[in-house]
Amino acid sequence: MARIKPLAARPADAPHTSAQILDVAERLAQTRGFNGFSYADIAAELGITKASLHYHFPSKAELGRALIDRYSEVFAAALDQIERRGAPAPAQLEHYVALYAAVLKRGRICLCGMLAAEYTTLPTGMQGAIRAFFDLNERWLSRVLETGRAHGTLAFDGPARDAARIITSALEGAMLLARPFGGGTRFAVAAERLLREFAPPPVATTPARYATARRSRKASQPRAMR
Amino acid sequence: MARIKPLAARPADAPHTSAQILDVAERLAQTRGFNGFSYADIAAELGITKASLHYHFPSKAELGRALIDRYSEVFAAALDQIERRGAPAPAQLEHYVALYAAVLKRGRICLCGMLAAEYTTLPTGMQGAIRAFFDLNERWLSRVLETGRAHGTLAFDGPARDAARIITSALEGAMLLARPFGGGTRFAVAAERLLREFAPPPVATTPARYATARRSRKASQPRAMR
DNA sequence: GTGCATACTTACCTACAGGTAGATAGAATG
DNA sequence: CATTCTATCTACCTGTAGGTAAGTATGCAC
Repeated sequence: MARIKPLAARPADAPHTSAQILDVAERLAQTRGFNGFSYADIAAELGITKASLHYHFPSKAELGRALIDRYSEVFAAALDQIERRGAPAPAQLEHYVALYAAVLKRGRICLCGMLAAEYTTLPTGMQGAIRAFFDLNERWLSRVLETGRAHGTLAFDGPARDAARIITSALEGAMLLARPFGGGTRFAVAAERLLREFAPPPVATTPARYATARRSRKASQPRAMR
Repeated sequence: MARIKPLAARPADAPHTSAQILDVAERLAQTRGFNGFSYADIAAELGITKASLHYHFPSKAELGRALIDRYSEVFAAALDQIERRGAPAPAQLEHYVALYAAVLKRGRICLCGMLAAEYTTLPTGMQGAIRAFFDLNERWLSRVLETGRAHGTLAFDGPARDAARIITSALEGAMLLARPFGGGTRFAVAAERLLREFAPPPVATTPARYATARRSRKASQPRAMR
């Protein structure tokens, strides 16, 4: 596993085949599920043979593993970047949600959300990698939430870990149901409300809980699906 | 579609085969996904032949359709019963959540949640039935939420329809992620928090938003999976 | 007891799944 | 220039997917 990088033996400008394979496989996995596509599908799309795929990824289990690993790395890098920019916690949270929204906008759902559904049918290597993805999410969110609460820019009760888990699973659920109902609007409404929930209560003791609808993003997320 | 009930031509006590088929298929669909099981799996488990299955359900698409229809009917009946008992809105909401928790406790996830993940790979008949299931959920929840808000026993802002969608998708997401992390505890925590969110704010203008942790259900939901 | 429906069976078919063996073309390395 | 390595191909294999055709056992209606 973790193939040695093909040093130089390549036309130098042509895109790496294994990356292309991962690209196609990722899209198929995110739209149809891991059990919903075959090596033949990928091969046909790239105009190569199945045997070629097996050269790059000897088994589908290894392909799946590579898929999750790359996805997690890219995701972790995005989170890292958000954190480095050092914006206030609520803005970081909004950014987190935006990462998910971006996936949906491409007509996909989160790779690991999809794989979570198929969890029991997957090889153990993939199962572990899926859990690792969500642990990664949980750690990052917990940090942001804890920081926000300490600064008074976010409000919630109970352990940050629980809140983190709830945010991720709410977003995964919203993605899941967004597709059958054709679009990002449904997701956006859910995301908006989720964020509002973590906004600190207005300082005055006015009964209004309406929290000044932070930067209304609601309308016209452009359909996304199909 | 909707086969004619086998009037009398049967040993009279033996359980209806087609119901058994649906039972097994339902369990497999809820644990492995619709693309994660085959006619052969069901046949082996029931000790009959594949051809027999095709007698009862000529194609897998028709089986899938029957699966969703029955699931929806049972679910609708449960909701109807909750409504008829006429308990206050918050209790009805708790009962709704309990329906989902019960599914997870059996090591499954919601049939339509699972199928929502595989949505793009399913025949259009099944797709329509899945949307119908969620529409059913949305209508019922909207009614309860609206009633609760009118009576002051529930509090939320915006359209009840949006709140209803959020509840369902949050629960679906929580189920999805509960399985990889082995259990109902994670789901229970999310459900608890979700319900608390819709509790009316304490009447006094005390800043505490802790809402007296309604009937703590948190601990020891018994693992459920694997 | 003939006739017919129900609920199966055996015995197949075709398509495709994931996977393998071995050949080959071309670039890189000694 | 011979060798080795990379990336691909052709040609297969085995298993299983969903599905079908034709036969058979059983019970009921008349």
